[in-house]
Amino acid sequence: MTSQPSQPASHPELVTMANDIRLACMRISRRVRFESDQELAPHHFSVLARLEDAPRTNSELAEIERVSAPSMKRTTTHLVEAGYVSRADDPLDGRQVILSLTEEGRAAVERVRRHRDEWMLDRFATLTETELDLLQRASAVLGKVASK
Amino acid sequence: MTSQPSQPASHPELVTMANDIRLACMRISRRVRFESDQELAPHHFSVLARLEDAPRTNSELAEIERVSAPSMKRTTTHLVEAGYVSRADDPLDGRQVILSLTEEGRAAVERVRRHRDEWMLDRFATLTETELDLLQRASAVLGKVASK
DNA sequence: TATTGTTATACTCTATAACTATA
DNA sequence: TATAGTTATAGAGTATAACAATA
Repeated sequence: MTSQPSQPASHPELVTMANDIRLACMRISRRVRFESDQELAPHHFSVLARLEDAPRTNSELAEIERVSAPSMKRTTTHLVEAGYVSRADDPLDGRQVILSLTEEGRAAVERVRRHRDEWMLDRFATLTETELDLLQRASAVLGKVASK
Repeated sequence: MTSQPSQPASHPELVTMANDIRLACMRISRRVRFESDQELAPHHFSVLARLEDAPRTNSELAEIERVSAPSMKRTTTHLVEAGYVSRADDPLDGRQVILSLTEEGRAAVERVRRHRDEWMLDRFATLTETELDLLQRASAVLGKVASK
């Protein structure tokens, strides 16, 4: 026991819990992607989800997704050709190109997201009422762990 | 409410929870990998972790990891050259080559795993005692959701 | 002949460096 | 000259097809 109450790394049950929860999250994440990423490759879905919030330039997307500008260019070119993203010149700065989600792109994102949630709901169907209730209350805590 | 008690997809709060928990798991998973996969690429770590349980042939690893035999061959060749994996002819079947974890490989897996758990423990340090207790009890349920 | 491992070749996603156009 | 976008080229990981060795 150290003098810092908010540094609980020395508690063996916390180490066990860290491992258990990390493994569960990684397995759930892997299986969700495995079951649901048939329509859209992971890096394509990721970019479309970013454009859902607001239109972006290629450079902005590259920085957010932490890939190089040419890599993102390749991805966005593919998405434009697939009809999921549209390009528009910036009227204020002729160097920039604004990328936006098309209706088709928005629908594709929603389909993938619905598919992913359906997988989770299928898993929930194996739980008891008590387990569902516990998970419900722990949900916010898990969100806090995941948050920045 | 339908006639099937184990098909709760029509409950709106379950749909919300499915989305919340899925997102939290995917974010945690992504951040764990982003923070911890500096030493070993994901597909390298994955193969080493499989060899931790038992020695395997290249074909077995390819099937487990769902990649082609030539792809796995490339990965295992790299791991052998890095000193993490050793090759041995099968005395019973001259066609087969048995791949095993070296001590160095075992140590690398443990380092990555410890690093990943440390990230989780850092996040736990932001939680209250009540939240930690709730997470502790929900841990087994999450494991059940993640299980096959 | 069937199976295991390997090599040959190609495609995709990633990167860095160089080039073009606009500010 | 600085910045956004783009093009050129290369490296890593994946795949399928073909080949070699063993059962």
